Amino acid sequence: MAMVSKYNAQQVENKWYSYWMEHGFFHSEVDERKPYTIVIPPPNVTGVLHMGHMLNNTLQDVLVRRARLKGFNACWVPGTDHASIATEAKVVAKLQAEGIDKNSISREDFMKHAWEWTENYGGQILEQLKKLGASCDWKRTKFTMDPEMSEAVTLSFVDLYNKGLIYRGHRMVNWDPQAKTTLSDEEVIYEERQGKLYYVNYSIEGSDEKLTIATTRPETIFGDTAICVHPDDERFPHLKGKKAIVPIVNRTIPIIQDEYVDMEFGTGCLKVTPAHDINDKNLGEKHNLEIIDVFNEDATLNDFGLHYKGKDRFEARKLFAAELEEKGFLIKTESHLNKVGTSERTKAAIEPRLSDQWFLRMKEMAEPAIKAVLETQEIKLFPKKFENTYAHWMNNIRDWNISRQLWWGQQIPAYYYGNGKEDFVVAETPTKALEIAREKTENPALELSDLKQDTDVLDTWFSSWLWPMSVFDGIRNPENEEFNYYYPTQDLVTAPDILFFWVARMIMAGYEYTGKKPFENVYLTGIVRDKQRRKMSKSLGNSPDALKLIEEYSADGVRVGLLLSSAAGNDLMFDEALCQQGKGFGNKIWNAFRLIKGWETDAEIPQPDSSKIALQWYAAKFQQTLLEIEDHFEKYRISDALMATYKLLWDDFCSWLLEMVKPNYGEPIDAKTYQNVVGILEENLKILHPFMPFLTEEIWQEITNRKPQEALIVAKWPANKTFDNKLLTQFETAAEVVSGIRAIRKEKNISFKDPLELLMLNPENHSKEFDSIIAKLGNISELKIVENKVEGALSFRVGSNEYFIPISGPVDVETEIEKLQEELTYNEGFLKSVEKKLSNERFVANAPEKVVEMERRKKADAEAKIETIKLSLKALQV
RNA sequence: GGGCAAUUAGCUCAGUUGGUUCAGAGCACCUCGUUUACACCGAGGGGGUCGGGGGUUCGAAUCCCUCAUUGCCCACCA
Repeated sequence: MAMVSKYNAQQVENKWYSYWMEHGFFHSEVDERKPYTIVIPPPNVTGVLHMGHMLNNTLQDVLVRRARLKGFNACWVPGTDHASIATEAKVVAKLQAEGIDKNSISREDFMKHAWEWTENYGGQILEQLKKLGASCDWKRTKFTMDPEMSEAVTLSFVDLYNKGLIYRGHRMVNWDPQAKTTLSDEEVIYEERQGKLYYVNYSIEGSDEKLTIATTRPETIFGDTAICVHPDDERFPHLKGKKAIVPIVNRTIPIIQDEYVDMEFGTGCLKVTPAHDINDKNLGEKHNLEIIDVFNEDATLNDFGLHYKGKDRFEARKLFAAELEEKGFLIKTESHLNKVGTSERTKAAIEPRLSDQWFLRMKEMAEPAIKAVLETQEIKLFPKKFENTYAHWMNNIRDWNISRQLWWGQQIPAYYYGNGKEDFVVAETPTKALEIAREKTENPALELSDLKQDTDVLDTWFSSWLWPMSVFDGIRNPENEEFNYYYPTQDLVTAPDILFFWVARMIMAGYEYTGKKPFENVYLTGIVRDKQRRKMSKSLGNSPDALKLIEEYSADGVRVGLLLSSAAGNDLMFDEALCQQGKGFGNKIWNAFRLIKGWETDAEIPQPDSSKIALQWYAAKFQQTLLEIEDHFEKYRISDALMATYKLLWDDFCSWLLEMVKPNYGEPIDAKTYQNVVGILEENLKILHPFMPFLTEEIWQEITNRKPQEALIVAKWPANKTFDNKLLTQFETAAEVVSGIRAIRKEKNISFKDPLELLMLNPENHSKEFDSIIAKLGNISELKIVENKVEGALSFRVGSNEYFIPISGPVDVETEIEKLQEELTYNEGFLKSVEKKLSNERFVANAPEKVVEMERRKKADAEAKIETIKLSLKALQV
C-alpha cells in the first residue's frame, strides 16, 4: 500500500510556484489561441500587501487560471504605480527622519532619494503576491515610471494639448497645505465636523449702524472684499451703495447685493472672501471685487493677517475670534455642523485656493464612455448597481486638475520661454520644444537654456489611466502586434472606491486613443472589513498580516477563506475562521487523495454493480454541477462557483462516491473502478485548481507522474456533456432510503456492523439500479419486495414508498404509533391547505392550468400517503 | 440637501420573469459516534410570522405605497 505523507503546505506551495515559473506557465506570447487578458490594478510601488490586495488578486488569479485551463492564451500583466503623492510623502518623511528637509535639497537630489527608495522598498508587494499564488506574467512587469511608460504619458499629454483638451487655467482648486500641492476633486474627502458659526459685527461707513455677518471662518476676515445681502431682503434696503468697515483690519469694503445670498441663513449678511471660497470667488467675478489671498502655501497667514502673520489658520481662528470678542465685535457663537474637505492622502484640511493649474476637458471624452457602459453595454459592470454611480458621475463630470506641485512623478512637458504666463510650448522633448518656440517667437537665436520646463508633475492617475494600453506599448506604437492581440483586455478586477479615479478614466482614455473599450467586464470587489464592519486600516490595527495568514492557513486556505465570504460587490466581513474552513477543505481533499492512493488494485476482480452505478451517477452529478459553476462564473459570482465546487467535492465526491466504491477494509479494489475514480479525481482537481492551485497541483502530480507540459496548471478544463437527469433523481431516492436506514440504526442503537434486512412495499418509484448502493451503504443483507405491511418491524417512508426493517427484539409500539401520528397530522394539514386552494373558484379559474394540475397531483399524493399511514397505524394498534 | 442600494435562521448571504423543486446554503449550535482517508471527521437534529404597516392579486420574500433602520455615492450654501 502506498503511503502518503502529511501535507506540508509551505513546502508544497514553494515547490510548485517555482516549478510553474521555471516552465514559463505564467508567460504568454502572441499565438493563434484566443487571448484572455487582465491588467493588474497596479499597487503603489511602496505598498505592502493588505487584505484588499489579497481579495482582489485572488479573484484575478482565479479568473486567469480558469481561462488558462479553458484553453485561452491567458495573460495577467503585473506592475506597480509610482503613486506620486503617496510615495513622495513617504520619502519626505524618511528624509525628515534623517534630518533632511525637502526644501533644503534640489529637485534632482530629491529624485535620487526617491528612486533609491523605490528600488529598495518598491516591488516588495509583487513578491508578496507570489506567495498568494498569483500567476502573473512576471516577464511583463511594468512600473508607471518606466522610461517607455513615461514616454507614453508625455505623448498623451502633448496629444491632448494639441487637440485643445488640455489647457492651463487660473482657477480655484483644492489645495493640500501639508503636501503643498493641488488635488483633484476626487482626492478630497468630505468629513462632517462640529464647528462654530461666529456672528461678527461690521460697522457701516458714515453711520453708527452695525451689520452682523455669520461666518465659520473668521480668520478669512482678513481677505474680505465685500459684504453681500439679498436684493429683496427687507431688512437692508438702505445699505445699497454703502460701505462696511472690516473689524480690526479697518479696511473699507463695498456692500453688494446678490440673489445668491440665502436670507434664511445666519443674519442674511454674507462676507465675501473671493480668495478662499469658490462661491465668493464667483461673486467676486460678477461684482468685480478685489481678491486678497491671506494664506501662505502651508496655510499660515501672510502679511494680510497682520499680527497673526505666520500663525496656522486654525490657531489664528481661535486667537482672532478671541480678539474680536474682546474688542466687542463678536456677538455670539453657535455650534454648527459643517463639511470639511480633507486630503485623501495627508488628511489635512483642504483650502480652496486660486492658482494656475493644468486641466483636462472631460465633457467630450466622457461621451463615448457613457455610451459604452450605459447604452451599448459594450462594457459591463459587476455588480450592475454601480452603473448608477457611474452614470451620475459621468453625466456631471468636471474638468480634471492634472497638475501637482510635487517632484515625484511625470514632469509636465511644457516649456516656458518668456515671462508671460502664456509664453510656453508643449512638446515631447526639450529639443522639440525649442524648435516650436523658435518658430513661435520668430527668434531663431532662442537657446535651450532659455526654456524652463514646468515644475509641476502630473496626477498619478494621468499615468494609470493609460495602463491597459501602455503596458502593451499601445500609446507609443499603436500598431504593434502585441497590443492588437491583447487589447482590449477581458476582465478588470478592482475596488469600487477607484471607480472614478481609475476605471472611468481608463474607459475614456481607451476610447480616446483606440476607439475601443479597454476591457469587457469590470468586477468591482467589496471592501474588506473586520467582524465589526469596520474598514480594515493600519491605524485601527484590525488588519491581519497577510503573510502570516498564509503561513498559518496556507495560500490555498486563505484564498478559499476570502472567496467564501465575498458575494459579488458586497463588502466582506473578514473572519479568520473562514481561512480555517479553507484549510479544512484542503485537508479533506488531501485525505480523499490519501484514501485513493492507498488502495491496492486487483485486475482479477470484476467491477461491482454498486461501483458501476455510483460512477455513472457521479458523472451526471459532475456535469450538472459543472453547468452551475459555468453559470456562476459567467455572472462573476465567484463565491457561488466556489461553494458549488466545495459541495460537489465534499458531499458528492467524498461523502457519497468514495463511500460507495470503497472496498472493504484490507481488500483490494477492482482495477476498473480504481481507474475511473482516479479519472474523476483528476476532473475534480481541474475545477478546483483556480481556487486552490497548490494543493491541486500537488495531488495531480502525486497521483501520476507527469511531464512538465502535463502540469495541472495547463490541463484542459472538463468539457460539458449531456447527462442523465433520471440518474440524479433515482440517486436522491436511494440516498433518502440510506438515510432512513441510518436513522433507524441510530434510534435503535444498531451498529453498522450488524447487517439488516430491508423490505419494500409499493415500490412504484423505486429503481432497482441503486439497490446495490442501498445495500452497501446501509449494510443491508437482503432487499426484498413485499405485498403487505410487515408487522413487528420498524418503518419509514420515502415519497410514496414504504420500507420495513424487521428487528429481532421487541418493537416499541408506542413510539412507532407516535411517529406515525405525527406524520399523519402533518399530511392532513397539508392536504387541507391544498383542498382549500382547489375549492377556491377564483384560483381554479385564474391560475394557469399547469399550476392547478400540480395542486391536484399534490392532493392525490397526500391522500394516498394518508391512506397508507392510516393502514400502518391500524396494523400497529391491533 | 439630492440620489442609489440594502433589511430573509445566532452569523455571512442565495432566492433570476409573483405559483412545482420556496422559505434555502455555508458556518455556528445541539445530540450521538474512538467504523479500517480525514475529529480539519461521520451520522442525525433544532432554528426564520422573509424590518414594521398598508395595498394589488385566486396567490407576495418577490409588485406598489408608506414608515423605520443601515450603508454607499454625489453636492460650493456662508
